[in-house]
Amino acid sequence: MPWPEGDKMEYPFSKIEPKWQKIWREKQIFNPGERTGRPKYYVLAMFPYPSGVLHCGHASNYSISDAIARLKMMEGYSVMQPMGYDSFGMPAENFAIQHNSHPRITTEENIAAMRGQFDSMGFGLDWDREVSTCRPDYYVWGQYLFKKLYEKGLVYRKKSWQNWCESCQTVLANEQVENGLCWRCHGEVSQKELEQWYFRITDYAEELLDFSKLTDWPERVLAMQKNWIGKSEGTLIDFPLEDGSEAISVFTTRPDTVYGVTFMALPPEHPLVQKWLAEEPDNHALHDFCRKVINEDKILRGAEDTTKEGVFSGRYCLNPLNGNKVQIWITNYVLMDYGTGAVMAVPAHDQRDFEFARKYGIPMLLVIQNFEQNLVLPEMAQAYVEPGIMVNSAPFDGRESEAAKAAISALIEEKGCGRVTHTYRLRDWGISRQRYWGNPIPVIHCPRCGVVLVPDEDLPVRLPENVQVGRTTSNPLLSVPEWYRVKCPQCGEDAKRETDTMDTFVDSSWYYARYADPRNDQAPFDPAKANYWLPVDQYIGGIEHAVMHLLYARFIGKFMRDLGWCDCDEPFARLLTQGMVTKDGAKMSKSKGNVVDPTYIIDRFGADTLRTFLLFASPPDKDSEWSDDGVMGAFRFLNRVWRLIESNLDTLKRGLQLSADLEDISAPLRGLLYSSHSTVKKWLDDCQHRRQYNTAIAAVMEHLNHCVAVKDPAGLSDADLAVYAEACGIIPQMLYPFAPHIAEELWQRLGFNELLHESGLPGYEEKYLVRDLITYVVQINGKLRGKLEVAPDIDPEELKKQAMAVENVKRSLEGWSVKKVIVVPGKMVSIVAGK
RNA sequence: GCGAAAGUGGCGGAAUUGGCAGACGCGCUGGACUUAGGAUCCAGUGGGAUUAUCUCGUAGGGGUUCGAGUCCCCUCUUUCGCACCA
Repeated sequence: MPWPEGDKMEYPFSKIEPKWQKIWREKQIFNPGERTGRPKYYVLAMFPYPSGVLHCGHASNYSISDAIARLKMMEGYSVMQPMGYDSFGMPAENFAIQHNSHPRITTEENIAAMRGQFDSMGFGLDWDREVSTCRPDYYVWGQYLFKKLYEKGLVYRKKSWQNWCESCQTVLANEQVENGLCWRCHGEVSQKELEQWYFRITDYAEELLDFSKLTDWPERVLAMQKNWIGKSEGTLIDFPLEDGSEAISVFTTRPDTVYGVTFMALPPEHPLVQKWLAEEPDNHALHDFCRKVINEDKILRGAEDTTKEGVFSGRYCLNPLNGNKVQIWITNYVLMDYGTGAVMAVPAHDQRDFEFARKYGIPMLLVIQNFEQNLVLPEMAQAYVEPGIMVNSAPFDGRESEAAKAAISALIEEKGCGRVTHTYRLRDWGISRQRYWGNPIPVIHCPRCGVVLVPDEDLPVRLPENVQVGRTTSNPLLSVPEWYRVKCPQCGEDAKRETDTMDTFVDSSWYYARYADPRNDQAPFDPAKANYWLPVDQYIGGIEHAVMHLLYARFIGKFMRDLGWCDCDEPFARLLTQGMVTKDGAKMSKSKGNVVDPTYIIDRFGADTLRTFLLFASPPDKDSEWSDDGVMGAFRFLNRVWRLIESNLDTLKRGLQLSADLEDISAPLRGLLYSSHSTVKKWLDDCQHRRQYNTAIAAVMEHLNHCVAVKDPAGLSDADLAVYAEACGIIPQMLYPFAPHIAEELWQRLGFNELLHESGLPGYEEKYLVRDLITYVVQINGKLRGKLEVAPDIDPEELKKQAMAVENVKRSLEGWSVKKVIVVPGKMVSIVAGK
């Protein structure tokens, strides 16, 4: 046990923390309505998966959001800070399997346990708005949203190649395949063509690239999203097959190299290749190669060091600009799901094509000569990818390649064999999951009518309860025929329910809006309420969600706007990506055995200590290192605050009734007056503008040190006591966002009747920031040589004179001649001297 | 490989607009009080030296400037993201 048992000298955190949590709850200070006559402020930290245990990451994350929420309350805002649970998903299913229970039961137990832990941290959460994604009153609207997306043409089914684990009978995401084996059962992973449901997020790609309203998002996140969407400008070109039956469409960013195309590269998955395979059952070379490549782990195949391989298809297509015959190769280095899934290969000017052509002896053609005019194909060790002068390109010879791009594209458009376009790296969002613990896709498959949406009056499609999780290797829903056997809502014939459930990212892509109206059973939310609360003014969460969740939520947000459900273009006006809490330099994890249990810290030192430590350890967006000694430091600090006020209560209460004229204040207390006002100024700047709570807390600590330095407060004059009482009184106010319980208790003991969030922000007056004397530093040639104290309004010439007269300066200047003297007002005198 | 961010005492971190580097906290050293310390209080705490002062010092090297942790160039290291994207 790292800490000894309690001590009589400690402040009674275990009494005051529950006391204030109860008072806040009873007074409903965290339950704002929509019409309060005050401006709204919506603070949201990403909702957690309900593991049942609060960990340091949660404690840190929600300490930040609560600090912001309470600050905004002090500022007079009507603040909403809701909480809920991202409770669907595989972890919940696995947790239930481990505990030999049902995910609904374990999830509800975990939620109850976590709620108690959140409350013991003293977070100002509006529990009236609690949502949990696995409850039917929430997921019904996810199904409704699915239907709306479907009706607007933004949902489709597509067959595509997926990582498939035979023994688990499920699709695996790319990151769930390790060295070609299933991460869970270590069985072989093959590629299987499966029908899956997709959301057409790419329809919104262009708008998602518009970051103009995200001015308060970290640059890093915007860069990652931009990178992820990956817009690329280029030209679409059709290469007709030799027999004229159809054409291969390619996307290229280098139309200037089109005369240099010597072969066409297709992946085995390409529809044309699949057609040829069917037509030529005896072409073993082709069949073997395609089977081999398709079954390769996608990640392995995509790795840069994978050798390029291919087979010649025996077929040709024609270059639409010069009619050249172009070999068609089936290769392993072209991606089916980027661009058109086909590449016009220009070996002289693309490194990948270059390597492939050299390996298989495919001809090359130089069409861009460098400006030195010294490129000779047989001598080239790599492709020439830079701009240059066009050659071997009929009408464009002699032109600069960059400039010719547009002209070539225009010619292609004129000939009707292509067009200028763009493509995205972003893929449509595959939302199908073959798992039980997720939101059922509200669809019925009818042999006659095809895909039929479940009618609104039959929503929600409820998850069946009588499912033995973990008993079957495949989707447990497939083992519940009484659930999936249904009549078609259209024709009444026997039909089958969709057994795929939705990706849990669907659930979390709109929850922020549900919080605005969480008990609505007629609609996802009332547009008026959504428009009142949205956008989220401050969103807080981990950087790991930079692309996935934050992109999905932006997409669904825009879709809900287009439906007229709300007016808001961007759901999250301001984003803070908080850092991780590490221990011994690594992320806390059970396997590393470096997990710290926050509930132990709360029991032993109180939530205020934990919160203060977490916020003081580092700026909110940086990782912070856990330190047992650091926790002790925070605890000591709060104890010092407690003692300062508690041991002088009567004196301070008397002092708070007094006021002081400046001229009656003694010199040491004038210093304290300055500390009060300059600290409040810095605290406000750190809290409101810089959002750097570690330095705000440091400023309070520094000010506390000044207060503690005043001995025998009871013996002070009335004027001095007034200053002293003010100096002590602002400490609870400045502590409130970070350590609200102790702040509230001391505030009450000082005789204030209102709660701290009603007290308003502490203020400062500029007139008390004016000092009688200010310190000037004297430098000679950039080196510190002396200091002097002078009146702030000193004449610069007089200042220079006095600076030269400083003993040490005078000595240092002996034998030197002064060349120049620079005065930086309020700061320093810089003397330039030479021999 | 490409892109981004970062590198400051024994440690976490400050230094906001180019102006006293190391605020604040931890740890450590010495002292006071004490039956005791894991409490509290006082003093000290970047390195070096010839210590009332001088000197070196913000990953390393160069530059701009009266003055650089901060701006510019090069190098190294770390972290993160992307990675055959046609």
